[in-house]
Amino acid sequence: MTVRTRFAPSPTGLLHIGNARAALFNYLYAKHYHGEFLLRIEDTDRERSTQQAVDVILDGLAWMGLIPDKPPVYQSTRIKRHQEIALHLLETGKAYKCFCTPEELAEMRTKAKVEGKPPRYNGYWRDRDPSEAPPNTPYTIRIKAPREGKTIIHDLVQGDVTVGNIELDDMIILRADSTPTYQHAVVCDDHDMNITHVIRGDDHLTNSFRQLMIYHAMGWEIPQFAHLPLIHGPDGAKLSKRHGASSVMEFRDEGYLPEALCNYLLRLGWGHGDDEILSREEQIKLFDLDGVGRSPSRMDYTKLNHINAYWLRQADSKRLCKKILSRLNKRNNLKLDEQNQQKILKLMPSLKERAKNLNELAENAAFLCMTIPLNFTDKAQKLLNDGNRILLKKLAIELNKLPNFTKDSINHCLHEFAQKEKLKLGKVAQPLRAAITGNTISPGIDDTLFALGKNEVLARLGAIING
RNA sequence: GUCUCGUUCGUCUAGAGGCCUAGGACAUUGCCCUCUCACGGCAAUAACACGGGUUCAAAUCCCGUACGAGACGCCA
Repeated sequence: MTVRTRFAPSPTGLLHIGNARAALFNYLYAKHYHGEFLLRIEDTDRERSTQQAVDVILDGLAWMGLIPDKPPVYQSTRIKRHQEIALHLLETGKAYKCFCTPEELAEMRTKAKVEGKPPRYNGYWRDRDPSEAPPNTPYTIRIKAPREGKTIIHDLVQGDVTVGNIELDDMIILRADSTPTYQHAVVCDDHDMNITHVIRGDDHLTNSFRQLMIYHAMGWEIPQFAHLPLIHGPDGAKLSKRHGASSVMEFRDEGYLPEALCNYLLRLGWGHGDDEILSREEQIKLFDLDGVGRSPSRMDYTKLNHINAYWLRQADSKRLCKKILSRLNKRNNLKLDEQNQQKILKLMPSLKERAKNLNELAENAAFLCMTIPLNFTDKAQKLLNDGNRILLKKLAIELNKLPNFTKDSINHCLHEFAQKEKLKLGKVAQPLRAAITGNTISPGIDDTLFALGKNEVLARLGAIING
């Protein structure tokens, strides 16, 4: 049997991090078993479901590298099928018409709550003849829930979960306007799509018991369920805006790499021995549901940063240059011509060792593209005192003499100069760094000089010496 | 309120009755490396929620308690 999983988000205009993780787990599980990963857009709420909102999901999944194996199924296109099944259930006596008004139902719930009972539908129309209803009264179709016994779900993550059938009520499968409810549509679609494993958030666990009623009524084969624990904010409360980024696009904009986000999300709530850093190939090879924990986990932005920094170091330099260019473009007073882009590429191996995200990377690379006069940080300004300016003037002469402006020759020159001046290298390197980067922090001084190039270094020094 | 689930360092986790003096990672602190900042290396701090059982032996099995979470819509 081919394993077939699905990710079934509703297009709300946002791809939440919890949903993204569900998508990841579905994808990895399918790939691990050489199965198929499918996408279904649950767009039955036509008002919220704009193409724009759908694109957010599609773009987000593509960014994370979670490409479905088939074109997405749009739930809204399947309403006729949902209705057909609901009607079939009605005809076979597994469902019935309910003429209660929303007001009556609300009253029913409040009453039950006051009595300390679970707020449920009391089955008023279950055994009543529809002729008892006033003519032309709108009605919903409800499925007949079992009234005795219990239902067990063998959840691949949560284990066996048992609920007494008395807890279930006759839920609505077709609304008064004859559109299907979520519970109904999900079951029909999962069945028709031949889904073998339903992997989703733990918030759906109790839904599963209700959905099971439809499977039973239709005599359909029941898929395997796996309910993933939820992601909370760092304080243990539900993850929200106040905690920081919570949607995939936000993480992208804040400069996280997709492989880092995926790596982090995978390790959040899943473990395989002491493994921490995993490539997509390793993830597919190692992932299985028995490694998923049962308790909710907290979002740890610091650890995400660490993992992002790791993948940044591993990333291809050209790719990173491309990614920071758009960020650099948003800044003023930068010259981003071909020549300066080459400088960034030259320094990228050192640059990427020092950044936690793409925004920092762009920030750290910016000095390469600045025009004279540079902007100086306070600390840099302090270093450029009169004494150091004289020192730099002497150093400029030495640097100018270098026939080949290579990393080695620069390094050699600086050491020699420091020795001659009876100074530690740091006493030379720091003022130099300040003069040519405007900052006290940068990659190694030899790398930095080499990337900037002889002409630019001397020009920047000149501006200091004569300024 | 009712039902369901969960609880190992601050956080993510390893742990399937003796390998546990509870391991790893992030964070924190110290040291080393060093031209700055990082990276890297070494070290330190730090946890089995609580109470009862079962057993020669419990983080691991059972039962309670506490705390936390989720679900209870003609939303998805």
